[in-house]
Amino acid sequence: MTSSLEISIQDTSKTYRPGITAGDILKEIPRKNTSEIIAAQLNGKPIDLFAPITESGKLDFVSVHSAKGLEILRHSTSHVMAQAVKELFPDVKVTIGPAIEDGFYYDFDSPRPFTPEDLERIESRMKEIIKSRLPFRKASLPREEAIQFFRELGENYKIELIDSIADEEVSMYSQGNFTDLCRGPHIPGSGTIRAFKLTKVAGAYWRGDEHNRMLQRIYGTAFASKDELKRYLELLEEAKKRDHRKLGKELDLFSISEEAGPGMIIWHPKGAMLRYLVEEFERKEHLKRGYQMVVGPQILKRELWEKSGHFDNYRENMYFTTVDETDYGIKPMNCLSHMIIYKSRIRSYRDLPIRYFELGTVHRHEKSGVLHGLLRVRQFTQDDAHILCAPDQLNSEILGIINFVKDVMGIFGFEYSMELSTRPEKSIGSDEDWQRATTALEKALQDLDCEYEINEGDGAFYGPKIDIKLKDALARSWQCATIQCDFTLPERFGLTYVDSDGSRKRPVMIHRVILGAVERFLGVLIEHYSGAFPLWLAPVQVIVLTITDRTDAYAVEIAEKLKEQDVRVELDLRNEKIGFKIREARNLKVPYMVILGDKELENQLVAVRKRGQDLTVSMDVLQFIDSLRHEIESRSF
RNA sequence: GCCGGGGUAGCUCAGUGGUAGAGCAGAUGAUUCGUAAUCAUCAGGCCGUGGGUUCAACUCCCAUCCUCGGCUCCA
Repeated sequence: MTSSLEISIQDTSKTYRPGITAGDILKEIPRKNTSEIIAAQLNGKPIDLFAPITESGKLDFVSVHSAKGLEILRHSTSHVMAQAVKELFPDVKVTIGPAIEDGFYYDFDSPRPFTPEDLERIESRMKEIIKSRLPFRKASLPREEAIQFFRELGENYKIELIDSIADEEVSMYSQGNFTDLCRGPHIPGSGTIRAFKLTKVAGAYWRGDEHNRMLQRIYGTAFASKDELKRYLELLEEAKKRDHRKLGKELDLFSISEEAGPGMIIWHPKGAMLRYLVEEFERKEHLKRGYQMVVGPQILKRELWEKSGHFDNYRENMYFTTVDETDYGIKPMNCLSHMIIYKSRIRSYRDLPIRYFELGTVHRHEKSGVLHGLLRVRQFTQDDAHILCAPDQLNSEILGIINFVKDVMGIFGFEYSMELSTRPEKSIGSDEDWQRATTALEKALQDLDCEYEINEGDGAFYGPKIDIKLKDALARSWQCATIQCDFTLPERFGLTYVDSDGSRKRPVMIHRVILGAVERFLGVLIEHYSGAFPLWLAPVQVIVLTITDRTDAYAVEIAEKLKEQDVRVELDLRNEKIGFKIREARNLKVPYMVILGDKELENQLVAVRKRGQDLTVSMDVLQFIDSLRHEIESRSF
């Protein structure tokens, strides 16, 4: 160790004796809000306030209000939770407990599952630990000693974790009588935790592998202040009101019937209209971009699925049936008939690229525990296309698709994230082809300056893919668009084209969807708009409300005029007060109300009330129709 | 599929080993009313399904289906 340390804070540099801690240095500095400082960073590396500094460098302090600070606070709260659990349930074994987005969790191997009542007990115990202001302490141990330590405690998961760490020394953190293997850093003491809450219990496999033992995971969250925690919990409540399953019922869009079967969506008139509108939009956008519409059968012979590789690689997700002693597979993907269309005649290089588009309905046997409203179903319709092109067209085709995705997401106002998924273990095709395809996808992402993450081993069995993910109301992300390269299917199906020199060449295939599954997309869309759809997508665009039955005839006349102009209009002639009708129309989130009373009848006008505004504007019906048309065309929200 | 919660009227939810409740929605009648709920009356339930325990089960036990939150998997 050096005899002195050179530490710079902001622009000033100072010499310290070794063994000094960031906490000691903090005390010397006159500054406000030192109580907000919960950790530090030395040369950008997070460190504890209480652990001795071992090297010279640039020191920054981490506030609990920063993202990094919050992460440390949450991680430390998970340790306090583990301590509480160990105290209450001594036979529980601890595993891991990281901070995650919006909170933390800790996984325990418990002889019996935790109940919601246990959660309350754990919370109370945590509060006591926080009140007793236990300091966090750090120690570095040679790995053998650490293993010995955990062996004596019977904490075999910790031993397994140490085994996977290469370092000669491992760090341990303690507060009170609880010691955990941990990289740190941590808050100075349990007293620093001001606001936390345990939110849910769930099963989780050890190391995320379903072949391993199922552990008990407790989720929680912590914030710098009680107010922030309260605000977060309120936000969660608000988000739950946007849940598409709740809105689907309230707005009468769709249902899922136990009688009909799980994971099967039944679209009611308003939901079916919404769906129709999105599909019509899709068809037009595809035709604009040089796609051709095709339609294939719902079931295809089993031999064809064997040929494509689906039978070997995707069988567990497929449904099968037998017709006249011949086995058929219900399609889980749309590619096969598209291949057959391509093969139906000889193709020239002049024909390429060929882009087949199908709103294809597929069935997949999804495990029962994963079904989730519209977002995870067993029957769904993809806005699917297969592009067959020459190898040198691959890049421009991928660029075209990414731009297509960008355009469409822009129209709906979605923010999205992109991922590049590489070769999984269970897959077909040569390494060279996988490499070529992965490179092509990555190059396109880079050409368009897209931000993306790499998802190692998460590709389809036939090729790598770019996935575009959208978030639901509760910030869970769902894969929607995907772009997948495939060299295998053209090979398996013997697809060729005649090149300019007269030789037969193998085309490359791209599988791609823009919305993904229409069901899933609509689920996310409902949450995105909280059910208040922009005019062009609203199943009911205008509702005509009468004040007394003296205006019934006039209301019918106005509704007819709107209908003639393709406005989706409903009429409310019920014998109810206008306040009641307005309340109901509001709750149904209809974009426009037209309110008709004696005044409107007399002046031959309509009183228009726009969603979200509490005032009505009187105008001529033609003027109203004109403004509607304008808003629909602009697809504005 | 796995772990844990939950299934009571169309919806949202109370309830209890001893004849099943509310609000909203629905039907009927009254009210003709100007921007977020008019009043009254009526009707509505195999308490998810199948077994078991009990004199008696919506309630306790077992199984099963569906659903919710996670995990794994996925568009």
